[in-house]
Amino acid sequence: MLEIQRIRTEKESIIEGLKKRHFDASEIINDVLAADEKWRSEKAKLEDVASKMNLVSKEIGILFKQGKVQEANEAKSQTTVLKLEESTLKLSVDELQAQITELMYQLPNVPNELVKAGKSELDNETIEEHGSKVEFGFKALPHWDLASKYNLIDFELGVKITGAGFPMYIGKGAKLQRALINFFLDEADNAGYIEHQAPLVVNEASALGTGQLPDKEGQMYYMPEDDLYMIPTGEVPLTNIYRDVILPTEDFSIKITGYTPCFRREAGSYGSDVRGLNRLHQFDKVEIVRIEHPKNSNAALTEMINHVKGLLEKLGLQYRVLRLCGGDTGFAASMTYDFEVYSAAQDKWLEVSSVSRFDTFQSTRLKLRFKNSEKKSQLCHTLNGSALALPRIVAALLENHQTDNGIKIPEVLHPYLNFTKI
RNA sequence: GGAGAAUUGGCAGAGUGGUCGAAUGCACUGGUCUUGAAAACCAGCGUACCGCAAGGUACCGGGGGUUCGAAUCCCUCAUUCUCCGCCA
Repeated sequence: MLEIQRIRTEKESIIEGLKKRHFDASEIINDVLAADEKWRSEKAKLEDVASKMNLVSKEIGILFKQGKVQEANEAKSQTTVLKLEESTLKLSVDELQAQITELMYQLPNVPNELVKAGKSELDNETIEEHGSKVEFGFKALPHWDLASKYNLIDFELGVKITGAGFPMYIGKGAKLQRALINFFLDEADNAGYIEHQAPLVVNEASALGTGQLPDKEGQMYYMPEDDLYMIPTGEVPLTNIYRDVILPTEDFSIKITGYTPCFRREAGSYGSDVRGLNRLHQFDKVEIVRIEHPKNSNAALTEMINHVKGLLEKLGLQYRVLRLCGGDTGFAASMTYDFEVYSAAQDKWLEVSSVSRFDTFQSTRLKLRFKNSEKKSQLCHTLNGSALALPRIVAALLENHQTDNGIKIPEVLHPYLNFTKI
């Protein structure tokens, strides 16, 4: 959520910035400002009446104490009008407040100055590209064929037990999952991220805090009996650790990581995009999250990008880094870098990581602040990224490292496995 | 799942309808004293919003209600603890 103060003072630059998303904010912002102005004047009136009420009540108390019952009752009668006025104003103030909040929830984050205008993924900028195309001397198989050929993943079994998008990993397939999770966690640990094991189910306040609600309501599995949501990403529980927190000093840099399964409804997906491991309802991911002083968030972002690059290089995968255009950047992010690996047999790029900075967009909702040098509360910056999401990494590993007599496992994973080849 | 108790400022802990935003202690910050430190003493010490300011308003687990007035009474939800039941 954008800060209301910012909307008041930087109206034009916000509208201008949001154009890069092809989002016309002028109407919403004008509505916000109109409602905000009305809210302030109504609130001033309300507080004035409340102040009078408080005064009269105090007087009545004193009169009763002094035994002046008659005068006290007279004073009581004059509160009737005030009370009515107060309740009317209260209603109006609450209504305006709700109106403002609802409007504010519709405004996405303002893209960073580096972000280019654009409508869709077609407008994303490729920042860098590493590794080269694998040459096979034979007909390379897509990962779903390799998965069944080597009995690594049983998609039909997942369908039987749950439904499409919930694969069953078996034998070396399951071990490979475990190895990757441990590898990613160890790498994050080495980079100074504190490991967490978080709840996989969150309440509404948490989903609101990181911006999954109300923007992506349909994306999450919801359990109405208990009013809880299954997490679509580890970002939700990990960032919400710091909901309603004021860090005591401005000298902080919080780095946390965690492995979690992620659950996404992915309604409306279809075709080759969802084939095999390309898009699942349940998948595993190691997430890295940072809470930073605004002046450090840029450096933190760079560090995270380098971390993810390091992982992909160690796994020996061909990859490229994209800076998303305005239209493709997530609602809450001000800037996002996507990492895509090249899946050789499918002959397509697969997104395996998304590293984003949110500036104060999440911390506004989270009420995540720090005490600055003037002892004033100031909003923190939040950032997060996948490091990494497993399924598409597995897809690329299987496809790119296949040979005519098996699949080679990258060396960095050997310590985690009791085999080096599938 | 059943029964009971509780939830107050960073912590501990008073307050059961009226000058209560809230005693007191600890912690913390500044000062006096001291060669320095400790101790002692003095002073300060929550958050948010509105306002140029003076100031005002709200907040005693969350939400709602009663009342001129609620930390205090009522309803409801959540959480914690104790006992019973169940259980990896």
